[in-house]
Amino acid sequence: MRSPERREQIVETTLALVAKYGVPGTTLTRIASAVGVTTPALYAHFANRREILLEALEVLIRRRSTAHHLVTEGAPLERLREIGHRHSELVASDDTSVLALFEFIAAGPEEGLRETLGERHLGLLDELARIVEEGQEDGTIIRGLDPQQIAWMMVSRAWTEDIAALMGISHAWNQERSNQMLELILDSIAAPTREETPPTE
Amino acid sequence: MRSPERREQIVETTLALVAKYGVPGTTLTRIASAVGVTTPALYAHFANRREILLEALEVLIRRRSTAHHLVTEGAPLERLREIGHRHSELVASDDTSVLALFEFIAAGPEEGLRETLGERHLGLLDELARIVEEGQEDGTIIRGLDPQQIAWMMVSRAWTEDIAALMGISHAWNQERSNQMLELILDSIAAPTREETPPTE
Amino acid sequence: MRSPERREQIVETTLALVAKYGVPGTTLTRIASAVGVTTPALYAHFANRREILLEALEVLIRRRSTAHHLVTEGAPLERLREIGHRHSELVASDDTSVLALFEFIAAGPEEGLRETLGERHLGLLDELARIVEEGQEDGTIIRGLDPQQIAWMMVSRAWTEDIAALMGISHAWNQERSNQMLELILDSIAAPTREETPPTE
Amino acid sequence: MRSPERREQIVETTLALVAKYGVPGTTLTRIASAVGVTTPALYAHFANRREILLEALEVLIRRRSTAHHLVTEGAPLERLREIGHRHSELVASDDTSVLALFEFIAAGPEEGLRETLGERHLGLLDELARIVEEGQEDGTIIRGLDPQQIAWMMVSRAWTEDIAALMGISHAWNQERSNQMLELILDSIAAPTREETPPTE
DNA sequence: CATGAATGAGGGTTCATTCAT
DNA sequence: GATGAATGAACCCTCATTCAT
Repeated sequence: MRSPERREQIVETTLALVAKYGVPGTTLTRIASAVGVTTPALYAHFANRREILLEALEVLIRRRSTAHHLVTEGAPLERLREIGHRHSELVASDDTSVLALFEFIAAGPEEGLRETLGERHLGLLDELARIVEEGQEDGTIIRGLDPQQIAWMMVSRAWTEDIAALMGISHAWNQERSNQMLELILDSIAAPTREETPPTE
Repeated sequence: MRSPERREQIVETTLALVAKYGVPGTTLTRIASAVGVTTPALYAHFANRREILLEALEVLIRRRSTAHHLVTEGAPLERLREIGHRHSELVASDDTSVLALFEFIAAGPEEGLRETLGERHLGLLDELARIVEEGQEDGTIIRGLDPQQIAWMMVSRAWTEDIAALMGISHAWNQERSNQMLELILDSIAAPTREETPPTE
Repeated sequence: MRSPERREQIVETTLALVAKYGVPGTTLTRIASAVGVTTPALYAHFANRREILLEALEVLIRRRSTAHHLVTEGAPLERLREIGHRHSELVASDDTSVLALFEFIAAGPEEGLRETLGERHLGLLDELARIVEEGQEDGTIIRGLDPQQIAWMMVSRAWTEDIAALMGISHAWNQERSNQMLELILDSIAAPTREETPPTE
Repeated sequence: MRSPERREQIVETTLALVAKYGVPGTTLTRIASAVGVTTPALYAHFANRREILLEALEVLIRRRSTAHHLVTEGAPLERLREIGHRHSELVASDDTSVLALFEFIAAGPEEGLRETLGERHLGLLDELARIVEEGQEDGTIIRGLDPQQIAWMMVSRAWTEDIAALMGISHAWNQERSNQMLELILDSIAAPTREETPPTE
């Protein structure tokens, strides 16, 4: 197998294993045997275990970022809502890869992945903040609000969803609750429209 | 050293190590050497590593629960605000033990601690929900709202604070931002008072 | 509890454990917890683990020796037969203590019990040989035979029974087969009687 | 070193150690250091300690079975005698591997090797019984006897020889005694020939 | 007579990694 | 690009034993 394909295969396999066993449980032995090669073979494509995990993390971040950019239709407020909904659906579905992103925190400080994860998350926040700014520019979102603040609250909701799933208490923090939180956030930033607040003559 | 003290010492040491190295990095060797005994000595007080971690987790939960109950003054709304503030201060301080609670998710699914953590968290949620209910009973919090929903959002904010600290991006999600989110939540549930909504002439 | 009773209790417990787990599996922890005391308490009655096992072995040998002496009725040949039968019945029964004697070989050379076991077994052989000699003196057993040889064959049969039981193949070497071997041995040593070999006149 | 050779070397070393230290005393550390590798290296060739021991046991059984099949000359009765003699010589020699087979009972019930040993022993018994049957077919062994019974008695004699050696009392159960037992068994099954039993006029 | 606390030695096993092939 | 063989470090855990109390 060609190098690029093999690399991708290794990363994909790693993601699946991370979602299933967590980062500490994603050993080279497991990766290798799932890929169908021997352990040392992995070293032909990556310098060490950490590099594999980092690349997997990168892919995950890129994927979530793409998810943000894929939502292009509608007003900024609508797009934020859509992004929120899609996340909820992913978590609810069997696609564990969403949770995998969160598992990387689970690596523990020793793996040295948290810092990278932090940086990347800031990037994701920026993307959300950018949408908020668009809304402020076209007047659909209240000006004067801090876009970063909004972005953080969106992320906060998403994380809660993830964590609840990881802890196995999704029954208590279900999609409906998550939705309500989303609406609270969006309501608090939506600029008043003519229809909603008729001029008090 | 007598057993009860030793047990406590082991647990306390474990908590410190979990905060520093994460759960996977909290090995028996590290615990023992930090306590100042040999590894097998730990087995005189706990059946195995898992039991030590579980007890540490229990202590952590109990501690946070106590933090809830310690806030007894003021109206329910005020107490929720106070609980929120205290959490922020803890995270901001060097007392890493708050984060330790979160590290237990980091153990990975294989350690079998997540389920326990989930159950205990539901308990913490109930405590917060109870305060909300009190507010609803005395009319300071809007009736008709789901107390669990409010509790979850409070927890959501706290988790975000934790995660940001774990990822080393507390500079971006600082105490001020956290506060703003808290106020958003509390504002949304506060029952309108005479002063706030002057009678429309 | 008084020392002598405690000693006996420890030894009895040890025998039961040896029968169940084998000598290597009979740890001090197991003995102590079965007796209902702590491990160091055993050292108040025995110098070390080896001493406990040795005493247990001694008891076992004494018990088998007693079994030989209990059979006092009938001609020597009959007594040998009876001894053989009783052994078969013991093995067939659930009284695992017979097998325990054999487990001591299982201790491995490192436990240093085999030599003791060997010596004691020579004693048991002598007892059987003595019965043979009696028979030779009163003319019911062929003179000129080596009593030790007969004793060994008796023991050989008994051991085979034990080993088959230990290996879990008693279904193949059952009581009937064991009996047939016993009869072969006894037949070969029985002195011809008048009735059996009538004069060919 | 290549895997097949290494495997064989490990097994051979294990056999020597089992003969010397017994099964419980045959630790991975000992095996590894005797082989000249580190402990984890053994795991490249066997799944775990038990697999090593099982393979060693298998080799031992195969070897004894081969010993049976190597004796092909002479009448069945003669072959049984020869097999018996060879066993005696092996035990008398310094080739401790014969005893190793017996050490596997010594593993104690916990190692889970006894059952395997039992099964394999039944196979060995069948081989001996087969020879007896041949003798019955060509008329040199009394018909009507149960071949399995004879096989068991042959094995019984061999085991006794082994055990005596293990216990260090070979001086009491020496080759001569063992021989006498063998002759007793063979005599009891030999079919009468013309020469031996002259026709009664 | 017994305990509670601790130890040193060693058990089997897994891990990430290296290197010659 | 991949393998097979091996390593060193570390893992959790159990053992028999000691000693102050």
